[in-house]
Amino acid sequence: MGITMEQLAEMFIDAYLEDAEALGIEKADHHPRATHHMKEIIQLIETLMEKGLAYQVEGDVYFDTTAFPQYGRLSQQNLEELESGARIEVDERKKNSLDFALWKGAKEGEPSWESPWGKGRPGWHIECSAMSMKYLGETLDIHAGGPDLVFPHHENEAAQSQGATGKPFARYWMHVGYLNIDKQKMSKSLGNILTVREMRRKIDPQVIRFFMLSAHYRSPINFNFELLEQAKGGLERLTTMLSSLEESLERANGISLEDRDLKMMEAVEEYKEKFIHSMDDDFNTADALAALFELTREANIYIKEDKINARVIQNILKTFRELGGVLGLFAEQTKEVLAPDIEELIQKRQEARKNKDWPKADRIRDQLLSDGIILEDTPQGVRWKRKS
RNA sequence: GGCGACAUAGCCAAGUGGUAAGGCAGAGGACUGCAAAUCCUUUAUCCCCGGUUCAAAUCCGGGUGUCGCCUCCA
Repeated sequence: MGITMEQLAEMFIDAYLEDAEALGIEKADHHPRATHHMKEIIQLIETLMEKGLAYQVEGDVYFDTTAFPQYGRLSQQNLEELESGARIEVDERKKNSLDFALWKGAKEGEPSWESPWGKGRPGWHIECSAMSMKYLGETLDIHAGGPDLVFPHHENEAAQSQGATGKPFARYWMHVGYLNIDKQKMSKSLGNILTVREMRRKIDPQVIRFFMLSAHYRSPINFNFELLEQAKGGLERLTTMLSSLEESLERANGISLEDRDLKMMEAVEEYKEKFIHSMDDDFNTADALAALFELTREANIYIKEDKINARVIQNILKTFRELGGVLGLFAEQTKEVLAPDIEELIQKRQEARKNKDWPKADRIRDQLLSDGIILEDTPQGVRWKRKS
């Protein structure tokens, strides 16, 4: 490709960060790279060797799984029953087939780094231990990952880390469900791959987020465009309510709160608590979302009446944005200003309607629709939104 | 073969002992010039069989089905 290994890595890191940002995923405090942490990695391996948990074979270093009694506990694997060599060839030089590489001696032409065991590269688990402990401490609060990583990766990570520090590596392990395509794991070998890059060209990233949140994180979620359409419908219901509320502010008044207002305030509090309770319960986002839908219904009923209070409306909006913010939804958007010619058309239609010239009014409405503008005639006047 | 997860309405999905949230779609109604949005009403032998219990979607046993993991992908 005519570029260096570093440049290639850089390209993919940038692409990843761009996609993550589009989905509203916040950057981590640190995005460390294994190649910048050789010192820490080597130190960790040395510690394991000093403790008798690792041994050297020629230029390689292996973790001795029999020296670490808890090995296999995280993944609840019966070590005797593991199908040896199911996926890869067993290295005959290892003491036990389960032992895994901490350091691999370099073969001719491979990228390599200096180490006490000669030129080589880290084994594929050790960098996670070295870097996460460097930045987050010896015990992590939460370690998350895909279920396919439980064994061997997380098992190995935990063994290395706990072996070295004598402390638990993670307080909680959170393993998410797969994002499946046609009920099967998305994987390169199956070829059923959808990239975020591709998706976000076709679908509003907010819809993707909402879709993911509609099921519990531990459940596998099946992906297809029909389900995404369903999600879109649901999300629209919520966002429509928000814009209705914002519009209603213009006609809202009243300083003193009457019974109806107070009831609405109470409802807001009630659903907020329900939301928080659901999230506290192992991030039950589907249940939390239900609270938002119920609040939405209450809010829609509230603004149906003529007498509405601005403080109440503001409170609903504030609460909704606050809770939505937890999920990365409903960020406040600047109100789009329509082009003058479109405004003019809307005015013309209003006149036509006043004169009960329905064919003309409908013609203008259809024309705007084909331009992607949806008109809605509400009791409080006409309003528009973009077709999504 | 070993280990594990899951099975709830047409679709998605929450609910881990007290009699089925919520959303999408559909049907009927209200509102509307008509729509849209919104509101109201409406849709479930909780995979099957057996057991425990006053009470089971939830607990136990046995099936069936789907999916995942099984040692240098990280």
